[in-house]
Amino acid sequence: MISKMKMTPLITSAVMHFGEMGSRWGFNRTVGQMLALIVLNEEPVTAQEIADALNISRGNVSMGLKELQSWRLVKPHLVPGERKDYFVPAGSVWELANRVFEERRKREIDPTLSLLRDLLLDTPANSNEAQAQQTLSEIHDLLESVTAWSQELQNLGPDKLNTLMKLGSGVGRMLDLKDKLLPGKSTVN
Amino acid sequence: MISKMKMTPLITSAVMHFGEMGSRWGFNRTVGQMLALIVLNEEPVTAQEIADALNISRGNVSMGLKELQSWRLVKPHLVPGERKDYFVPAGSVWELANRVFEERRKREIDPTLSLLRDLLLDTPANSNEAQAQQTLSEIHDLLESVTAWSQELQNLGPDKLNTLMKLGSGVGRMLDLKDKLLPGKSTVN
DNA sequence: ATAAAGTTTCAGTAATTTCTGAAACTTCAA
DNA sequence: TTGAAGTTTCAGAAATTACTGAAACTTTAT
Repeated sequence: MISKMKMTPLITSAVMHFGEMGSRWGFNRTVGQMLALIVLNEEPVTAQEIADALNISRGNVSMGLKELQSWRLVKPHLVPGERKDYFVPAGSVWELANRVFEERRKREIDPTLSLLRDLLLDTPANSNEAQAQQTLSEIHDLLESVTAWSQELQNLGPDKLNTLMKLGSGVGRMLDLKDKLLPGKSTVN
Repeated sequence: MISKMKMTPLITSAVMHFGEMGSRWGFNRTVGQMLALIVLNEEPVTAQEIADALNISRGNVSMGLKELQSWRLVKPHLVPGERKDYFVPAGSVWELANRVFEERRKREIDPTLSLLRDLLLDTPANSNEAQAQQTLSEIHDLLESVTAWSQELQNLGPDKLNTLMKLGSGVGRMLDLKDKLLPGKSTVN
């Protein structure tokens, strides 16, 4: 049976673009295309439909789905009387974006933080190395702040985070007022 | 003349690691190594020293330096009586991190925003497409918010941004108080 | 138990990305 | 104006990453 999926020009452009961007976002072309396809289809799609629509091998689709699941971007959708697996997005657009962000932080920052912690334990062998260690420690502190903050933002939840983002330049004004409002919290490092 | 540069084990580990992470951060292995080398050396380094220290071809170094300059992460350092170019970091660790962030936003978000704007101008051909367009518009709005916000954060400047990051869970409390403080700003979307 | 309908794995191949090295170019001192 | 000391460019080679397709595997209906 031929795929039910409709690849209109609009959807095709979007899928192709997500493919192009895929590698910049942390996955490869076909994985990006697959994600777009699943997200843009209201109905759940099967692996075979994806292979047909994108003209790629069944094996490739299987690996791509595995990866998308490891990123928690798509999930299987069990259909009662059916044998095959259907796939759907693993949440709202907002949730998916969050997962990508979080997953990338894990892959891009955590390993470096861990290495830096180790390197900072060594005793510098000479002044050159002492200076390098100083720089590494600045990098470490920066990455640690970013990590802690991103955690903090996650904890806020979608609604508050949205409020914060929509605040715009109000953020600056709020910070000016902050000391009066939360006197218990010191600002100094 | 042999390179003056000292590749101690500590610096070597850091350089190697930055090489490994390079591709995840948006550039390739040798470019990542070069960046680390330049950032971790207090003295300015020459292209030839980089080639020697990393054991890569002179041509590769030239291209890598060009890329690092296009990211505004390193800059030439003119030494009066000298013919050759020396290179130094183009700012503090904080500034460099900002530039990487900003540059990546440009490469990873802007092209998609631009495509989405175009796609949203089309009239949907059927209900399926209308639904897809709805999703695309959610993605568009999200990316636009992120872009605007990142701009906002840049405008805050290093000190306020640091204050904000160090605020931790205080951010949540501040948002609770927000309406009383800035009554002019509506929260509704 | 069997076989039909589906999925996963993985060795080999294809495509892409990165790197080399030699030639072309630039700059400056004599 | 020549040549020495340096840089850049880019075609092809090497390395890496992604994809295919066939075989192995799983699940379920009969």
